[in-house]
Amino acid sequence: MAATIKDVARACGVHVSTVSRTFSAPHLVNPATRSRVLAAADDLGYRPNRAARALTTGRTYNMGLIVADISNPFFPPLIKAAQAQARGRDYHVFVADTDEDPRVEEELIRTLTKQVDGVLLCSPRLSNKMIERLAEDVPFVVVNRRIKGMPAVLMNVAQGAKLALDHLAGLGHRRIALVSGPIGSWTSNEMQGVAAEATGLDLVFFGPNQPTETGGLAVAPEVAACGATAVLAYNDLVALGLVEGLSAMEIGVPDQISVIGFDDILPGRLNRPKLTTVAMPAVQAGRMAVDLLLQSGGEGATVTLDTALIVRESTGRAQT
Amino acid sequence: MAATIKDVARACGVHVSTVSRTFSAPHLVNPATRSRVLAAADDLGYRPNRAARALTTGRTYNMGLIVADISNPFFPPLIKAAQAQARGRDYHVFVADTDEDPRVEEELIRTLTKQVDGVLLCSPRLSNKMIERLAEDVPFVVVNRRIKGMPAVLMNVAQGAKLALDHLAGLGHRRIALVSGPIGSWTSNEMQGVAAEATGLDLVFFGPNQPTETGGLAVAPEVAACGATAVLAYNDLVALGLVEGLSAMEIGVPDQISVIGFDDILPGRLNRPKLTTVAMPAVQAGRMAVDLLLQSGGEGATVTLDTALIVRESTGRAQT
DNA sequence: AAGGTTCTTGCAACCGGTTGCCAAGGAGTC
DNA sequence: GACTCCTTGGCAACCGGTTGCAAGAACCTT
Repeated sequence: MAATIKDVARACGVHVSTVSRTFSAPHLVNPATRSRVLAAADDLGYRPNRAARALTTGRTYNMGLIVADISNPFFPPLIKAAQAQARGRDYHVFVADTDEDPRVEEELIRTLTKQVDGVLLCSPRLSNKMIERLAEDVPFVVVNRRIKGMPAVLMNVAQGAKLALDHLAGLGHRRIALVSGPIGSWTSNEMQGVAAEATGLDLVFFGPNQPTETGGLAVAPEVAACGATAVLAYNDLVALGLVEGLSAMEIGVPDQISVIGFDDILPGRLNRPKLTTVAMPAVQAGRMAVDLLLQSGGEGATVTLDTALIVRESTGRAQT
Repeated sequence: MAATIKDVARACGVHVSTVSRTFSAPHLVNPATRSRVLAAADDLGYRPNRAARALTTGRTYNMGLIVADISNPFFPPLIKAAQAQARGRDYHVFVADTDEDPRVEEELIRTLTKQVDGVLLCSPRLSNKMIERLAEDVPFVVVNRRIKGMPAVLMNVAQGAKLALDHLAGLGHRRIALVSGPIGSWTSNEMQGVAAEATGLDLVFFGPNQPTETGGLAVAPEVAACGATAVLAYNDLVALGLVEGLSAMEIGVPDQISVIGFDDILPGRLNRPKLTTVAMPAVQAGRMAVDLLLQSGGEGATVTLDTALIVRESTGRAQT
């Protein structure tokens, strides 16, 4: 069906190697011949088979991007940025979703291994040990996780958390609830780290929680009962769940309790009150991850990107 | 680096073809030999190279899934469903985003062509003619678009629109605004079709509009001025924009104007008032698209999936 | 025990390209 | 006009598997 290199060679009476070189090393073939080949190729609708090429060259010009959950609005901007960046480097990005299941994640990586030149692992659910083992077969760049000797793109959650706490403190809040996410998640750990260093604040810790709206909804009553006047939530989904749960209890946000999330996702911007949040540099992260992978010479280079506080309507002065 | 079929063959003193058969046609090899091969393979960490295999078999066990915009909350559930369904059939799905750009879309398809057994095209931006041409090189299943002779998964927008209009009529609404999306979009056309058939209702048409929250926000004043007591919006994002715009004008939803969207995306569920909407069967669509592609024998089979009205808080009795 | 089956395995060509090596031919030099 | 040097393009091996064919071994039949 589709034209192969042989068809082109036959069509213009040259050897296949000449056709091959026309595409992969044009300077080695006579301009006249080259244009003849190109014309024939165009005529037959020939396009080099990347998979076949990869077999000999070892480079697929593809990369994999594995995320735990595409539905999480945090990921799409990162994915788009990575794809755009890769396209500019003549690479293609294949995205796959693991459904938060480590087994699926492993299987996916194994399948991808031979079909890509590297894999971008976003918020992986696998153990460090497993990741290190898989890294023997294919280069990785890890996003949102620190693994010894492996290139990583990190978001400065600690700094963002600090911004958020300072903002709340400036509004007069003293007793603040910290609603974390799943056990062992990078963000949760970072948040706790900051909490440990915070002085002059009275922090109450809740967790672990599901990293979704449901998680926030479920923990709302406890948060309301603890006497905090502000909440710092694991992410925007949790924050939105909290707002909803608190409203259901007739507790106004921000009048009675202030709420801050992380990520800056779309629903947070649409919600009322509009959510105050710590914006994650997802777009930059996507770009950086691609760059790190391609310049892989950098070995275990780690990039940490700063976050930014976006003040909207869900935070206000502490009630006195 | 990674073990190949040859390494395994050498390790247990058989020919490569025997190793190959151990994996692709186990019944043709002696059980004793087979277990020896499997042991050696396991020992060396051997995994068949899918790309190389595809070269001779012509089957990659991969499929492509192309969407216009991953950020649109409508797509992720569809994507997840497709991936899950494919996984069950021992297939993998590579997702790519075109950024709404037809040129990127074409390029992506061309690249994918040789690396997948088929492509799922969701809400494509390419012309029918171009799609038909590309279909010569790789099987397609189109989602949300009808193209002669090509397998398609459609959502019954007309039926959903009818449900919505009936719901509104039942609440006493007579004058209803129809806020459409981009020109030529499948959903917009279907909506208009239903509108043309609606009797006893006074429909006011607004469009084309951007299919986003901004589009809804922008058209809100006109809608408010036209005297309608209810609005049927192109999708949930537009509906959310409308709600926001109307609120800004001190027009209450649903007290003064009822609003219905399409899609049933997450932000609509989180918003207050919670959005009444026509739910699209995105999960089923993802599954069906995969099935259609795999049983491609079905040629131009077209599946139409029903939609469902989800009544929440943004619709109420018409004010009298 | 001869002849016929069925199993098992090796051989070699092939999938669609890439690339090192080499020879032919043209241009340039003296 | 003979001798380099460079350009050009063919040859063939190779990437990692698959598969039709055939030969040898083991098993069955009568």
